[in-house]
Amino acid sequence: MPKSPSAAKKHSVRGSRTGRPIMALLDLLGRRWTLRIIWELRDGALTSRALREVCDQASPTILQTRLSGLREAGFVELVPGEGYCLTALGRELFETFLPLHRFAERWIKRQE
Amino acid sequence: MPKSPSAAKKHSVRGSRTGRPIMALLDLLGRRWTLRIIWELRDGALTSRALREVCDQASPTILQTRLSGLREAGFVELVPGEGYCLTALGRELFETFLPLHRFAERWIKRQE
DNA sequence: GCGTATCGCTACGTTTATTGTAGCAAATGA
DNA sequence: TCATTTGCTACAATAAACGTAGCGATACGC
Repeated sequence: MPKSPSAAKKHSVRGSRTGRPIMALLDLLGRRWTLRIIWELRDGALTSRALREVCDQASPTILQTRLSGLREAGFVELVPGEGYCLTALGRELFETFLPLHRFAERWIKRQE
Repeated sequence: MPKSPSAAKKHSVRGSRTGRPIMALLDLLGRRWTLRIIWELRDGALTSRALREVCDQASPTILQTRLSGLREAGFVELVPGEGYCLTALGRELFETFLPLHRFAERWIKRQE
Protein backbone atom coordinates (compact mmCIF):
# COMPACT_ATOMS: atom_id res chain seq x y z
CA MET A 1 0.00 0.00 0.00
CA PRO A 2 1.73 3.18 -1.18
CA LYS A 3 1.37 6.07 1.16
CA SER A 4 2.08 9.55 0.03
CA PRO A 5 3.22 12.07 2.62
CA SER A 6 1.25 14.73 0.81
CA ALA A 7 -1.64 14.42 3.22
CA ALA A 8 -2.97 17.68 4.53
CA LYS A 9 -1.86 17.07 8.07
CA LYS A 10 -0.91 14.41 10.50
CA HIS A 11 -4.25 12.66 10.28
CA SER A 12 -3.44 11.55 6.75
CA VAL A 13 -6.76 11.92 5.01
CA ARG A 14 -7.71 8.66 3.38
CA GLY A 15 -8.35 9.70 -0.18
CA SER A 16 -5.52 12.15 -0.34
CA ARG A 17 -3.02 9.69 -1.71
CA THR A 18 -3.95 10.81 -5.18
CA GLY A 19 -3.03 14.38 -4.42
CA ARG A 20 -6.37 15.54 -5.76
CA PRO A 21 -8.00 18.00 -3.38
CA ILE A 22 -11.50 16.76 -4.12
CA MET A 23 -10.49 13.28 -2.98
CA ALA A 24 -9.15 14.58 0.28
CA LEU A 25 -12.34 16.52 0.82
CA LEU A 26 -14.64 13.65 -0.10
CA ASP A 27 -12.63 11.49 2.22
CA LEU A 28 -12.89 13.93 5.09
CA LEU A 29 -16.62 14.37 4.60
CA GLY A 30 -17.11 10.65 4.20
CA ARG A 31 -16.39 9.93 7.83
CA ARG A 32 -19.13 9.28 10.28
CA TRP A 33 -20.79 12.35 11.80
CA THR A 34 -18.70 14.83 9.83
CA LEU A 35 -21.44 15.99 7.48
CA ARG A 36 -23.90 15.91 10.34
CA ILE A 37 -21.75 18.12 12.56
CA ILE A 38 -21.38 20.76 9.86
CA TRP A 39 -25.09 20.59 9.28
CA GLU A 40 -25.98 21.01 12.94
CA LEU A 41 -23.69 24.01 13.37
CA ARG A 42 -25.39 25.88 10.55
CA ASP A 43 -27.41 28.14 12.83
CA GLY A 44 -24.63 29.13 15.21
CA ALA A 45 -22.42 27.88 17.99
CA LEU A 46 -23.13 24.79 20.04
CA THR A 47 -21.27 23.50 23.06
CA SER A 48 -19.77 20.05 22.77
CA ARG A 49 -22.59 18.65 24.85
CA ALA A 50 -25.33 20.47 23.02
CA LEU A 51 -23.83 19.18 19.81
CA ARG A 52 -23.94 15.71 21.21
CA GLU A 53 -27.63 16.05 21.98
CA VAL A 54 -28.59 17.13 18.49
CA CYS A 55 -26.35 14.44 17.03
CA ASP A 56 -28.47 11.69 18.51
CA GLN A 57 -26.22 11.22 21.55
CA ALA A 58 -23.24 10.23 19.47
CA SER A 59 -20.27 9.15 21.51
CA PRO A 60 -18.12 12.04 22.74
CA THR A 61 -15.06 10.13 21.67
CA ILE A 62 -15.88 10.24 18.01
CA LEU A 63 -17.38 13.71 18.15
CA GLN A 64 -14.17 14.99 19.66
CA THR A 65 -12.17 13.21 17.00
CA ARG A 66 -14.31 14.74 14.25
CA LEU A 67 -14.22 18.20 15.78
CA SER A 68 -10.44 18.02 15.91
CA GLY A 69 -10.33 17.05 12.26
CA LEU A 70 -12.74 19.79 11.29
CA ARG A 71 -10.73 22.34 13.23
CA GLU A 72 -7.53 21.20 11.55
CA ALA A 73 -9.27 21.47 8.22
CA GLY A 74 -10.31 25.00 9.11
CA PHE A 75 -14.05 24.41 8.93
CA VAL A 76 -14.84 24.66 12.61
CA GLU A 77 -13.48 26.68 15.49
CA LEU A 78 -13.96 26.69 19.22
CA VAL A 79 -14.98 30.07 20.60
CA PRO A 80 -14.46 30.31 24.36
CA GLY A 81 -17.72 30.88 26.13
CA GLU A 82 -19.71 30.11 23.02
CA GLY A 83 -18.84 26.66 21.86
CA TYR A 84 -18.13 25.20 18.46
CA CYS A 85 -19.12 27.04 15.34
CA LEU A 86 -18.39 27.14 11.65
CA THR A 87 -15.59 29.34 10.38
CA ALA A 88 -16.15 31.49 7.32
CA LEU A 89 -14.66 28.69 5.29
CA GLY A 90 -16.85 26.15 7.06
CA ARG A 91 -19.94 28.17 6.28
CA GLU A 92 -18.87 28.29 2.66
CA LEU A 93 -18.59 24.53 2.67
CA PHE A 94 -21.99 24.21 4.25
CA GLU A 95 -23.50 26.33 1.53
CA THR A 96 -22.05 24.18 -1.20
CA PHE A 97 -24.12 21.27 -0.08
CA LEU A 98 -27.10 23.23 1.05
CA PRO A 99 -28.99 22.18 -2.10
CA LEU A 100 -28.85 18.69 -0.65
CA HIS A 101 -31.66 19.67 1.65
CA ARG A 102 -34.17 20.18 -1.11
CA PHE A 103 -32.81 17.21 -2.96
CA ALA A 104 -33.34 15.01 0.08
CA GLU A 105 -36.99 15.96 0.21
CA ARG A 106 -37.57 14.89 -3.36
CA TRP A 107 -35.48 11.78 -2.92
CA ILE A 108 -37.32 10.51 0.11
CA LYS A 109 -40.61 10.64 -1.73
CA ARG A 110 -39.18 8.32 -4.30
CA GLN A 111 -38.22 5.90 -1.57
CA GLU A 112 -41.69 5.56 -0.14
CA MET B 1 -33.59 -5.49 -8.20
CA PRO B 2 -36.94 -5.71 -6.41
CA LYS B 3 -37.83 -2.54 -4.62
CA SER B 4 -40.21 -2.81 -1.73
CA PRO B 5 -41.78 0.14 0.03
CA SER B 6 -39.60 -0.64 3.02
CA ALA B 7 -36.44 -0.85 0.96
CA ALA B 8 -35.04 2.25 2.55
CA LYS B 9 -35.45 0.75 5.99
CA LYS B 10 -33.81 -2.55 5.24
CA HIS B 11 -30.38 -1.29 6.08
CA SER B 12 -31.77 1.10 8.62
CA VAL B 13 -29.95 4.26 7.67
CA ARG B 14 -28.27 5.63 10.74
CA GLY B 15 -29.54 9.16 10.84
CA SER B 16 -33.02 8.29 9.73
CA ARG B 17 -34.37 7.86 13.22
CA THR B 18 -35.35 11.49 13.21
CA GLY B 19 -37.49 11.04 10.15
CA ARG B 20 -35.82 14.01 8.51
CA PRO B 21 -34.83 13.21 4.93
CA ILE B 22 -31.67 15.27 5.06
CA MET B 23 -30.43 13.19 7.98
CA ALA B 24 -31.00 9.97 6.11
CA LEU B 25 -29.17 11.40 3.12
CA LEU B 26 -26.26 12.77 5.14
CA ASP B 27 -26.04 9.41 6.82
CA LEU B 28 -25.99 7.53 3.56
CA LEU B 29 -23.37 9.83 2.06
CA GLY B 30 -21.33 9.75 5.25
CA ARG B 31 -20.29 6.17 4.76
CA ARG B 32 -16.92 5.26 3.44
CA TRP B 33 -16.52 5.28 -0.35
CA THR B 34 -20.06 6.41 -1.01
CA LEU B 35 -19.23 9.95 -2.09
CA ARG B 36 -16.22 8.66 -3.93
CA ILE B 37 -18.22 6.13 -5.91
CA ILE B 38 -20.72 8.73 -7.04
CA TRP B 39 -17.84 10.97 -7.99
CA GLU B 40 -16.05 8.31 -10.01
CA LEU B 41 -19.17 7.37 -11.95
CA ARG B 42 -19.68 10.95 -13.09
CA ASP B 43 -18.32 10.36 -16.60
CA GLY B 44 -20.18 7.18 -17.37
CA ALA B 45 -20.43 3.50 -16.57
CA LEU B 46 -17.66 1.51 -14.93
CA THR B 47 -17.50 -2.21 -14.31
CA SER B 48 -17.19 -3.30 -10.70
CA ARG B 49 -13.52 -3.99 -11.23
CA ALA B 50 -12.81 -0.78 -13.07
CA LEU B 51 -14.52 1.04 -10.25
CA ARG B 52 -12.29 -0.74 -7.80
CA GLU B 53 -9.22 0.43 -9.66
CA VAL B 54 -10.18 4.09 -9.64
CA CYS B 55 -11.19 3.78 -5.99
CA ASP B 56 -7.66 3.03 -4.92
CA GLN B 57 -8.19 -0.73 -4.89
CA ALA B 58 -10.85 -0.55 -2.22
CA SER B 59 -11.99 -3.93 -1.01
CA PRO B 60 -14.68 -5.50 -3.22
CA THR B 61 -16.62 -6.36 -0.10
CA ILE B 62 -17.28 -2.80 0.87
CA LEU B 63 -17.67 -1.59 -2.69
CA GLN B 64 -20.34 -4.19 -3.25
CA THR B 65 -22.06 -3.15 -0.02
CA ARG B 66 -22.01 0.50 -1.07
CA LEU B 67 -23.20 -0.25 -4.58
CA SER B 68 -26.11 -2.19 -3.16
CA GLY B 69 -27.00 0.73 -0.92
CA LEU B 70 -26.71 3.19 -3.76
CA ARG B 71 -28.87 1.01 -5.97
CA GLU B 72 -31.49 0.73 -3.25
CA ALA B 73 -31.38 4.47 -2.85
CA GLY B 74 -31.92 4.84 -6.58
CA PHE B 75 -28.69 6.67 -7.30
CA VAL B 76 -26.88 3.92 -9.17
CA GLU B 77 -27.93 1.16 -11.52
CA LEU B 78 -26.25 -1.82 -13.09
CA VAL B 79 -26.56 -1.91 -16.86
CA PRO B 80 -25.79 -5.37 -18.30
CA GLY B 81 -22.81 -5.22 -20.58
CA GLU B 82 -21.94 -1.73 -19.45
CA GLY B 83 -21.41 -1.76 -15.73
CA TYR B 84 -22.45 0.57 -12.96
CA CYS B 85 -23.62 4.05 -13.72
CA LEU B 86 -25.53 6.89 -12.17
CA THR B 87 -29.28 7.04 -12.63
CA ALA B 88 -30.92 10.34 -13.53
CA LEU B 89 -31.49 10.86 -9.83
CA GLY B 90 -27.91 9.95 -9.07
CA ARG B 91 -26.64 12.47 -11.58
CA GLU B 92 -28.83 15.08 -9.98
CA LEU B 93 -27.27 14.25 -6.65
CA PHE B 94 -23.81 14.47 -8.13
CA GLU B 95 -24.56 17.90 -9.46
CA THR B 96 -25.68 19.17 -6.09
CA PHE B 97 -22.23 18.66 -4.71
CA LEU B 98 -20.37 19.45 -7.86
CA PRO B 99 -19.43 22.88 -6.44
CA LEU B 100 -17.38 20.94 -3.93
CA HIS B 101 -14.78 20.47 -6.62
CA ARG B 102 -13.98 24.14 -6.90
CA PHE B 103 -14.28 24.55 -3.18
CA ALA B 104 -11.74 21.80 -2.61
CA GLU B 105 -9.21 23.59 -4.76
CA ARG B 106 -9.45 26.73 -2.72
CA TRP B 107 -9.51 24.82 0.53
CA ILE B 108 -6.36 22.84 -0.17
CA LYS B 109 -4.41 26.02 -0.76
CA ARG B 110 -5.37 27.18 2.67
CA GLN B 111 -4.02 23.97 4.12
CA GLU B 112 -0.56 24.36 2.72
C1' DG C 1 -16.31 -29.08 -27.42
C1' DC C 2 -11.93 -26.68 -24.77
C1' DG C 3 -9.38 -23.18 -22.44
C1' DT C 4 -9.22 -18.53 -20.96
C1' DA C 5 -10.67 -14.22 -19.59
C1' DT C 6 -13.93 -11.25 -17.63
C1' DC C 7 -18.09 -10.21 -15.29
C1' DG C 8 -20.73 -9.44 -10.58
C1' DC C 9 -20.37 -10.97 -6.28
C1' DT C 10 -19.28 -13.51 -1.75
C1' DA C 11 -16.53 -16.04 2.30
C1' DC C 12 -13.71 -15.32 5.83
C1' DG C 13 -10.10 -13.92 8.98
C1' DT C 14 -7.68 -9.62 10.35
C1' DT C 15 -7.40 -4.87 11.27
C1' DT C 16 -9.37 -0.43 12.06
C1' DA C 17 -13.21 2.65 13.39
C1' DT C 18 -16.93 3.64 16.22
C1' DT C 19 -19.65 3.04 20.32
C1' DG C 20 -21.09 3.48 25.21
C1' DT C 21 -20.06 4.44 29.82
C1' DA C 22 -17.64 6.64 33.03
C1' DG C 23 -15.04 10.20 34.63
C1' DC C 24 -11.17 13.85 34.70
C1' DA C 25 -9.37 18.91 35.34
C1' DA C 26 -10.51 23.60 34.57
C1' DA C 27 -13.78 27.33 34.57
C1' DT C 28 -18.07 29.57 36.25
C1' DG C 29 -21.32 31.14 39.38
C1' DA C 30 -23.67 30.84 43.82
C1' DT D 1 -17.27 26.59 49.72
C1' DC D 2 -20.36 23.58 46.70
C1' DA D 3 -22.60 22.50 42.66
C1' DT D 4 -22.68 22.94 37.49
C1' DT D 5 -20.94 23.05 33.18
C1' DT D 6 -17.27 23.25 30.12
C1' DG D 7 -13.94 20.57 26.78
C1' DC D 8 -12.01 16.43 26.63
C1' DT D 9 -10.14 11.53 27.55
C1' DA D 10 -9.71 6.22 29.10
C1' DC D 11 -11.06 1.97 28.15
C1' DA D 12 -13.47 -2.18 26.97
C1' DA D 13 -16.96 -3.79 23.66
C1' DT D 14 -19.04 -3.79 19.21
C1' DA D 15 -19.45 -2.78 14.40
C1' DA D 16 -17.44 -1.50 10.05
C1' DA D 17 -13.94 -1.85 6.75
C1' DC D 18 -10.01 -4.25 4.79
C1' DG D 19 -7.32 -7.82 2.03
C1' DT D 20 -7.10 -12.05 -0.11
C1' DA D 21 -8.97 -15.58 -2.33
C1' DG D 22 -12.21 -17.65 -5.09
C1' DC D 23 -17.08 -18.85 -6.66
C1' DG D 24 -20.68 -19.40 -10.71
C1' DA D 25 -22.08 -17.29 -14.89
C1' DT D 26 -21.07 -15.42 -19.29
C1' DA D 27 -18.53 -14.57 -23.47
C1' DC D 28 -14.95 -14.95 -26.31
C1' DG D 29 -11.30 -17.43 -29.70
C1' DC D 30 -9.80 -21.87 -30.98
